[in-house]
Amino acid sequence: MKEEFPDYALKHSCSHLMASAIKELFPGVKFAIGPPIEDGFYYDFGGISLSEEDLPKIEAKMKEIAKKNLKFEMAEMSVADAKKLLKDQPFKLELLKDISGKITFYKHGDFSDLCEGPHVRFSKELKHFKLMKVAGAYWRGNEKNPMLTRVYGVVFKTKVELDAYLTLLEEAKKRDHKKLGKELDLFTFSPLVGSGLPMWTPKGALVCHLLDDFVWSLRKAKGYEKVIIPHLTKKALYETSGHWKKFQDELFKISTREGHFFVMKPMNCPHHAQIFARKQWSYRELPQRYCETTMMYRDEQSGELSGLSRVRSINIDDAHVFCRKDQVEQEINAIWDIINSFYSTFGYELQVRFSTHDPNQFEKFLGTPEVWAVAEEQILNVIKKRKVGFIEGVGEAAFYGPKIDFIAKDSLNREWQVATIQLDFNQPDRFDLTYAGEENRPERVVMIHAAIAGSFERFLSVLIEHLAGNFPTWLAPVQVKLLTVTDRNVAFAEQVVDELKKSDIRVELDTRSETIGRKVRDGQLERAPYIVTIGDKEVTNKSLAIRTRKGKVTFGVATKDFIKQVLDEVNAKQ
RNA sequence: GCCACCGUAGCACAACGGUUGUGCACCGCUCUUGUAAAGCGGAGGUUGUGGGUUCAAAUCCCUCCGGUGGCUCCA
Repeated sequence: MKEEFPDYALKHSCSHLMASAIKELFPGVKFAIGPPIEDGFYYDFGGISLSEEDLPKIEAKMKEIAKKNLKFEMAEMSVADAKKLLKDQPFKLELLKDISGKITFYKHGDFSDLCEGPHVRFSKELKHFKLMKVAGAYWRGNEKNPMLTRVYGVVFKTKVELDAYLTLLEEAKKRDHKKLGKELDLFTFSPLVGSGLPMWTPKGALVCHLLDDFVWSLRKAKGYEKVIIPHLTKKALYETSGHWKKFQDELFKISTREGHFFVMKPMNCPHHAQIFARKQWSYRELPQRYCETTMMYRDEQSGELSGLSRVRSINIDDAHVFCRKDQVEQEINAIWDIINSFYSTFGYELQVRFSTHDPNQFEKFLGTPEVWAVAEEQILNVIKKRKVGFIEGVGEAAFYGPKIDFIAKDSLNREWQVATIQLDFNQPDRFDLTYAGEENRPERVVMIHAAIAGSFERFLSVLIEHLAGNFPTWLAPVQVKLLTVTDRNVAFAEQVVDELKKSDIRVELDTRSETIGRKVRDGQLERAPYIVTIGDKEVTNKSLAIRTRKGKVTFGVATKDFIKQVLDEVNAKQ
């Protein structure tokens, strides 16, 4: 009996209830599976095609059935009886073959389903549910199998919980980075450029550069150096690295007029490895730490693309450390410190995942079990020494090495995988990367992959939604929106603009012939951290009226005090 | 790539076989204002693309392009 989620029986029973409703409405339906999931439940159906418009009808039927207060009853059965009962249900018959223990059915009313339970006792307990969406899903999750129709739903014990869930979804929708990106004028797409190829507007590009500068300032302190690589390479590079074999379908390919064959780079490690390989190294010269914010390109399947979350041109703050085995721990710790500084700035709490290879699917990974064991143990040691809680992700490793993944919880309690530290003993082997050791014998280097923000596209999609567009002052594209009350105030306002600009404060002046209420509203919608109003009073007193994003207004502030306040905030990265 | 849905002005939406419309934004004029939307006027669309059905297509059917939610994938 597995109960991996809260309200397991409730969710599972609701999926049975939905299946029974669908059977009444669409008698020819073939049932696949209908498990509870963390967010609710779903059921996969074959033989029918549904659209979102069918959901209210199904929901109504579910309510009707639930009201009859049917009892959920378990029945144990022989294989022969089960086969008879499921003779019209090809998917269920297939499932039956895999069951080794006792075969149980759960029944409510006329509806009976192959199922190991548990369930609620009576259908009356299923009150606060809602069907959410229709989706396609492959039978048994394999894309070679037929596509089934999946219906997702949620169910809660109380109406309060259901309403809270729906409110959260609405809030998430308001914060959707695709919507805010347009409203705040941060990025755009063009059908002429193509799917999954975002372009950053002046404001969005500014945000990217500020983030990048921040990451660089943290890295610089740890001894990193910037490098630059071309965005194309011969495919030979990836044949050597092992990427070609594994990812060739996802590479953009280019042939030259002379008949040579190039690919757009889908990652940067092999290039950085070639920079390292340019000369002989002494053990004294390690680690070499190369970093670079650069674009990479992956030919993702069209259906996987989504806003900035998944794109084909990926701007990443990538870094690779080439070090000795005995330096691995200090280097991982240095990266970990950077990650902590970076993410805490935005108020994220990070959860740690130790991502290892899956010994049962070793063909997915490079190298030998011995090498993996060493790498994984080394990572585990670092995690243990830092005394942080962590979860283990078996099979979540990169194909060349184990990782520490960092998972951030956002302001809506959603979890996102963000930064990652990857240990790599395999690419140094494949590229034969060595240094001269103390005994003057060639020794193998260890490579550590370390992105901090990761893909800026993805990072910003997560950050925009986390902050609801309210970037902290240091990151806000417009830090101060300056408003004039009447045309008489423009001259002084322009003086203030000059002063702010001299202090590198990003300011925009609004002198439109609009009401002050209107200009404040527009400034608020732009999410400017400060809205400064200049009317006759301010001109006379040579002072400012400062309004914060939260709506608090302070009159009579001296310009230099305001500048100090903004700069203090920027320097503290608050 | 697969399943479902969607594409009408810069944005949000309406019209659902019979003359494309509303609000905001934009341009012009008036107003000169005190902390979340001033008033009037104007311009802007061969309804994503190409084809088909029809007396008639934004509306129905097909192709392609683009998007959304899932599935598969994710170095």
